[in-house]
Amino acid sequence: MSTMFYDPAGFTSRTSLGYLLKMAHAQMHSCAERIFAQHDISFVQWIALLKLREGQALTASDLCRSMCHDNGAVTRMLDHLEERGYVERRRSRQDRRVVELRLTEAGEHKLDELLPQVVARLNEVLNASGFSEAEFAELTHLLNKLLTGLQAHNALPEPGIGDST
Amino acid sequence: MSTMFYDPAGFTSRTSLGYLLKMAHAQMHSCAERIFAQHDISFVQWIALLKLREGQALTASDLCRSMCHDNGAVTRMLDHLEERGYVERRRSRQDRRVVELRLTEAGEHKLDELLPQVVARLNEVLNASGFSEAEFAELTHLLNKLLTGLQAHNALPEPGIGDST
DNA sequence: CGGCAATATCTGCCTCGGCAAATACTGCGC
DNA sequence: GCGCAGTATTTGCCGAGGCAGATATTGCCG
Repeated sequence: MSTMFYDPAGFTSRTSLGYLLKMAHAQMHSCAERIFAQHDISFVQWIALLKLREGQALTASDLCRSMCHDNGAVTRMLDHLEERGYVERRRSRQDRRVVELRLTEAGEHKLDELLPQVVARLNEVLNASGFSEAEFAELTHLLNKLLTGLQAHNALPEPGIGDST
Repeated sequence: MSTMFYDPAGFTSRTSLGYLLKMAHAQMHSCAERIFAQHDISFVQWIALLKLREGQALTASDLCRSMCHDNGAVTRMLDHLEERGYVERRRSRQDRRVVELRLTEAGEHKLDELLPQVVARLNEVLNASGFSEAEFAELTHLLNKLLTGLQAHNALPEPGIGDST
């Protein structure tokens, strides 16, 4: 039923998914930040703009959820983006608790300005890493699969402790 | 020669490797931290102990490199681990700049105490995500491949800007 | 309407990582 | 030995995220 992917005896850091993800993320992040060093927003903030345009997030909490980001951090990020004039906040009329977010012209522009650079950088890295299209597709697929499983797993209140019912 | 993995036109956050890695890492991290919440060290610190025992890191700079971690952060992490009595620092006699790190008995014990829990949690998540052994092996392989490429890419001084020579 | 749980957002506090400067030491050339 | 470039480590500073509490608002129930 359940597969033993890892065994305590032969467990090494270099083969551990947690470690690999941490490293890959760190390297990818610093790789991406190189592009954004010359701009007034960060990679994460750019992703937020992208999410807004994609319509995946209309409010701050949407952004929190779809980006695995903290509430407070999102508030401050939006402050930043609003100062720069890339997004607008407007209290909803229907529900005055929520703040509707909207990408401004400048935000759209910033997004489009950076899009080709990000894409180029990603392609560059994948080529340099010697990926084939099939491998790339497979990696994307598997990461999505893992992500879905992780999200489900983390949604459980106290996994593997007192849930023997 | 170079493959176009991404195209500016059809680029979405949910298919972007940067985004996927960020999300997967965040979820994996919070998943792992659940185990460590009841202990006096964090997941990252545990990895450091593991690296020490594996012999992959004998000094602080070794740890920095092999964990993609900041110099200062490692110093403070070692302060923490030393306070807890899990590692010992000793100035090298050969080169008095370097600090030799050594896992203490307590450190070994802590490592062994947590190892099965970490392994179990990883297996749990992978099973819940519906991974086959082959898929798991493939994911590990592809992540390693990407990581190697990223490290090489990031080692370059100013990639893709002024290096037309 | 008034109480009350739930939700959205914001704020303050804390920790941690990234960065740069400072310190200590080595090895090399003079 | 002395100066100097290079390396290992430490420290201070800053920005960002996690977490808990505060505030504002809604919807529900009586």
